[in-house]
Amino acid sequence: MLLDMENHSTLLLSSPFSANSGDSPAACTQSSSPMPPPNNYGSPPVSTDISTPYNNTVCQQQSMNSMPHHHQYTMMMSQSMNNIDNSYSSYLFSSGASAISGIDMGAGYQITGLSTSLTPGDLPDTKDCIEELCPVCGDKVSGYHYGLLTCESCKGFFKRTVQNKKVYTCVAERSCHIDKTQRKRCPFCRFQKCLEVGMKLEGECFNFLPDVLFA
DNA sequence: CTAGCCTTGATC
DNA sequence: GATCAAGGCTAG
Repeated sequence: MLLDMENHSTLLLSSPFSANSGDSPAACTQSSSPMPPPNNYGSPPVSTDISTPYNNTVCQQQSMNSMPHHHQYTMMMSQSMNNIDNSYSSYLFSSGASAISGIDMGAGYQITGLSTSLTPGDLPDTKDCIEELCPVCGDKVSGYHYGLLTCESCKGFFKRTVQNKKVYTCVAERSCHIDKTQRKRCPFCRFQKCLEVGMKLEGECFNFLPDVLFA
């Protein structure tokens, strides 16, 4: 967690996106490592054990996350939404308190996908638990994308948003429920959720977003 | 614009 | 060569 904060502060120093509009996200990779280091967002075991099958990996992730259940998730969701509205830029651009809140909420989301099938006492041992659900929309995951297991559509959505620097607005309260059937309805909230669950480009180089995305 | 499939490049 | 993830392409 704290380590991540440091990463964020590091990010602040390099802003490839805003600096070079033509740059591709890939150009943002941090120095030498092709993948960002594991973090508290529930990121994949990166380089440590790539051979691990997705299913197992998911289980491990979930197990690691001391089982936050649906209620917690929901609470954090509404909280984080407010945070994002008011201090998202701080989340990305500072290493201060706002960043901490951002990280905390990220950690709380990693188990999102399970929320649909898990109960507080029911844990990730069973195959059901893992269902390979996208933490953003609950659809079936297609693999690791931008740091975590997501579905193909959210992968593409995140890619388009970041690469094209899309600007979305929420017509509601910026707290729209995102699931497989409603994910198209509010791209703003969908992207919020993508960020909250921990999706990030290599090197987390999308710090241009606060200026553009949440105007 | 979305989402699924395909290609490409990196890594092991 | 196999696997994985990012990005490209394109039908709907």
